[in-house]
Amino acid sequence: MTDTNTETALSSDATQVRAQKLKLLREQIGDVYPAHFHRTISNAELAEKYAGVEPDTETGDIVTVAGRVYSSRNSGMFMDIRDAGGKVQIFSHKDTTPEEARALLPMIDIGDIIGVTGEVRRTKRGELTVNAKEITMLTKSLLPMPEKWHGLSDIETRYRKRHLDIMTNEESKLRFRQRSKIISGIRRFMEDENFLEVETPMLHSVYGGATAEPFKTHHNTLKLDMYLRIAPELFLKRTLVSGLTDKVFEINRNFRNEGVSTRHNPEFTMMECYWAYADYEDVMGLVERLFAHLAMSIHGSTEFKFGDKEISFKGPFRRVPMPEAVREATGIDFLAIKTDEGARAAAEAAGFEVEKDWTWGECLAFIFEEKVEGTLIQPAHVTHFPKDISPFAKEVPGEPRLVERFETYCNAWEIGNAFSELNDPEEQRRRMVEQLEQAHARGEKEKQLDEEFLDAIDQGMPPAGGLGIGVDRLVMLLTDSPSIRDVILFPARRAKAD
RNA sequence: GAGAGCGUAGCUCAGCCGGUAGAGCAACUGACUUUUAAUCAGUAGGUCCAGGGUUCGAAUCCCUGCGUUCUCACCA
Repeated sequence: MTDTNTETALSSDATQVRAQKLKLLREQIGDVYPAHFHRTISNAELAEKYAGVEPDTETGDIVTVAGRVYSSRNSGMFMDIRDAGGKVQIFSHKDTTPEEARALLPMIDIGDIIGVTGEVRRTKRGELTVNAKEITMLTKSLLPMPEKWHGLSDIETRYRKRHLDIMTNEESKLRFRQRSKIISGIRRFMEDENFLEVETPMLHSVYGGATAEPFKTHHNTLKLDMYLRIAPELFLKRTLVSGLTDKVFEINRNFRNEGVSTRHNPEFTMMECYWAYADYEDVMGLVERLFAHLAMSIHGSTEFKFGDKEISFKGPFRRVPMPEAVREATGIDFLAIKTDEGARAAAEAAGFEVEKDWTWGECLAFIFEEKVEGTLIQPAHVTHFPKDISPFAKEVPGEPRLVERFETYCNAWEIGNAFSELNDPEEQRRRMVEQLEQAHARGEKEKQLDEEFLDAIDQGMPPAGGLGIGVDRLVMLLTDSPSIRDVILFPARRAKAD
């Protein structure tokens, strides 16, 4: 290929063409990525301001708009450009657009970002349009855009190249905007309930507050092995001890070094709160108000659809003690069973395979998960959990095997987990030691007792209700998303080896 | 961690009873100049995920690996 050819006939490979055009533009106009460009109006504002303009009307108003080129018709005479909020049509006609501006048209590809100054009008066909007087290349794109009609649908690429997903799929853009709205909605709701937001450490030298495998890291100058937190619980309780506030919350990431699935990402967002002088029943009401508030802000109603299911976030939610839920589902009355052996025997008699060291509570929780969890489509608070799987919850008066704990389920997913928080220092230490022994027995050698937390509890924590909400799952529910990866901008992926 | 499916042009997909690849969009050349997935004519574009095997011949059949999706397991 000769030099003349490169100048007159471009390669037909899309990326090469763009690189060649970039080179030509740099020679012809200099800066193709200018630092300074100021539009006078956004596309959404433009659409709103001129909503009342009739078709085939010129306004005489001169504006400067900007956006990415999404489509081009009649050899660039018509282009649609979009910014984050909306689109506007650009019209470049030989009668109305100066030669200098029109000369840029062949250099503009779909995907480029341009700025345009000109008169606002509405075309005969009703399209809000800017008649270009000046066109400025703001960003030359070197890669082709996904196809305009089908968009980007390959699921892997949508996760790996999220910018393309959002660029070409409106519903994806909407979903992440809704996520943002949900999180700010949670924050606003909690603040309106007079909760104070705090930030507690993400790097823990002792991990705790949940049963989970942590990510391990190391601080060099402190010469300290550290863990990415699996839960903020213990620090939030220490905050409650301090008296900084009687109502504290945190919205932040937790990290768990466990399997990934459509409902699990290694890092996920939790909202945890602790409410002094309240108990788990107060917290149930809080959850119901929060859920209804969020559904209203996203759907304008407490009723909405998830897939083909009709979900109602209208409180109060169904409240059912775990032993009762299991009795309804299987006929096994755990409250009438007095021993671990009895529980295992009853479970086996009903056809469940149980480990021979399982306790009464473990058998109960197992059967609940097997038989009940999957049926909880409408939001429900499952209460009265077994104590042996609940190291931070107060006993139910008169039933020492159960605790004042509930989990909120919806669409068969656990969304929330709450207790009347244990604040008896001796009982707390006993239970944590017991949990530690179990962890060590499972081979978790690094698990330690959090003495700083226990010291704070010794100081005296007010009675309190505590709550954790899995924010990603809540977002999934409210945005009709079947996979957690649909609601996390950049979900965890294996490294692509290519 | 186990099982099932998928991996073909930049994107969306066909081809898969083995005979070495095709469409639409995007791109390029040109026509057209008030379009709306613009239209029309033409052109170019592919180590068919990677490696190995069977075969005269593999995108197609078999094995291994990688990635991915789903289901299950652990968990939220």
